[in-house]
Amino acid sequence: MIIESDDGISQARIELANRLFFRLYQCANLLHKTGTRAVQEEGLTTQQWAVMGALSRPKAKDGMGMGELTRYLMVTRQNLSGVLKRMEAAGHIQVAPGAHDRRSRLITMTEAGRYVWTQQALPKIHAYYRQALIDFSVSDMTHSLHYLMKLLKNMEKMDDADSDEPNSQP
Amino acid sequence: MIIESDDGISQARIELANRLFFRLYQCANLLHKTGTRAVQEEGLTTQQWAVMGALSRPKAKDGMGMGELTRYLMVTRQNLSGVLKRMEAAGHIQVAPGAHDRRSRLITMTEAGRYVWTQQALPKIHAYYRQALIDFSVSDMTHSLHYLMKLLKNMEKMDDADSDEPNSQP
DNA sequence: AACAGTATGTAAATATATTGACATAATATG
DNA sequence: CATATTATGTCAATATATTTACATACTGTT
Repeated sequence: MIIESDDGISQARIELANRLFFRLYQCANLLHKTGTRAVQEEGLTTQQWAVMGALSRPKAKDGMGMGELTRYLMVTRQNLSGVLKRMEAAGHIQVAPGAHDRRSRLITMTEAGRYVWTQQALPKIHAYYRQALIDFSVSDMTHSLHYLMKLLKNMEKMDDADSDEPNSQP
Repeated sequence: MIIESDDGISQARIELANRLFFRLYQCANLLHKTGTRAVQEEGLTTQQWAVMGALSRPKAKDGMGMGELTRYLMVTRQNLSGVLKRMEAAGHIQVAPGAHDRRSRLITMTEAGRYVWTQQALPKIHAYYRQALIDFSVSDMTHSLHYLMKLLKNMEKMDDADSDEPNSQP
C-alpha cells in the first residue's frame, strides 16, 4: 500500500517549507509593527518609509512616475494611490501631471518631506537596523539578502503568471 | 573634518541592512499576494491559512484559546478577532466559551473546516511551496529558516520593549 | 484617420492590521 | 475581604492592500 504520495524527500521538504513560510509570515507582521512604531513620531508607516526611501535615491532625483513606483515597490497602483494621497496631505510629497503622458503623475519629495526624511526618520531607521540586526555578521546579512532575493524571484514569477491569466485566456 | 559619523564599517552595514529590509518588505507583500491567490478558491487568505495551520496541529487537538493564538501568530487580539469572526461565518471554525475562565474563548476547527483544509487547501499550499522554493536545496531552506528566526527573535525583543512602555513609565 | 489593444489612474468593496479606549473577569496584594 | 493590577475580549478609527470595474489617454496596425 502507498503511504507517502511522493518519495519521502518531498515530505521533509514540505515540513521545512512550512516552517520557513510560517516564520516569513511572522517576520512580515513584526516588520510592519515594529517598523511603523520606529517612525510613528514622524507620522510615517513602513509603506511611507519605503516610498520615501525610493524617492530619496539619487536615481529618483527628478521624481518617479506612479507606475514606476508600483513596480519598484511591488504593490498595486490602487494601493499606492491611497498611500500617496495621505503623504501628499501630510506635505511629504508632491504630485504633478506627467510631462509627456497626460494620464501619468510625477511624484517628487517636497523640501519639508526631505527634511523629515533625512533629519528625523533616517536616524531612527538606522537605530532600528542596528537593533534588528544586532547579532548579524556582514556575512549573515549577505546570505540573508541572497536567500530573500532568491525567494522573491520565484514569487515574482508566480505573481506574473497569475496576473496574466486570472481565468485562462480571453 | 569628520565625514563618517561612525567608523565606515557601520556605513557598509547600514547599506546592507537597507537592502535586506527592502527585500523583506517586498517578500512580505508578495507572500500575501501570491499566497492568498493560491487558496482563494477555498475562500481563504494567508491569515486564515495561518490560523487553520495552527489549529490543525496535533498540539491544538482540543482547540486553542484566543490569547494563545495571538501569541502563536504574533498578531494583536483585535486583529485576530475580526479574522476569526469571518472564519466562523464561513463555517471553518467554532468559538465556544472557555471552560475555566469566563472571559476566554476556545477556538476549534469544524468538520467542514477540517475537510476544506486537508482536502482542498493543503494540496494547493504544497504546490505553492514547490513553486516558491523550486531552486532551494534543503540546505538553502535550513539556512533561510535560521536567519528568519534570528531576525524574528530580535524584532520580538523590540516589540516587547515597545509594548511595555508606550510613553515611558506611568 | 479609424479602431483594437494597452497603459495609467481612480472608485468601491472587502480583508488585514494597528492603536486607543472600554468593559469585564481573574489574580495579587494589602 | 477590599482594592489594585493584570488578562481577556470588544468597539471604533485609521492605514494598508487586494480585487473588480470603470474612465481616459496613448500606441500600433490597417
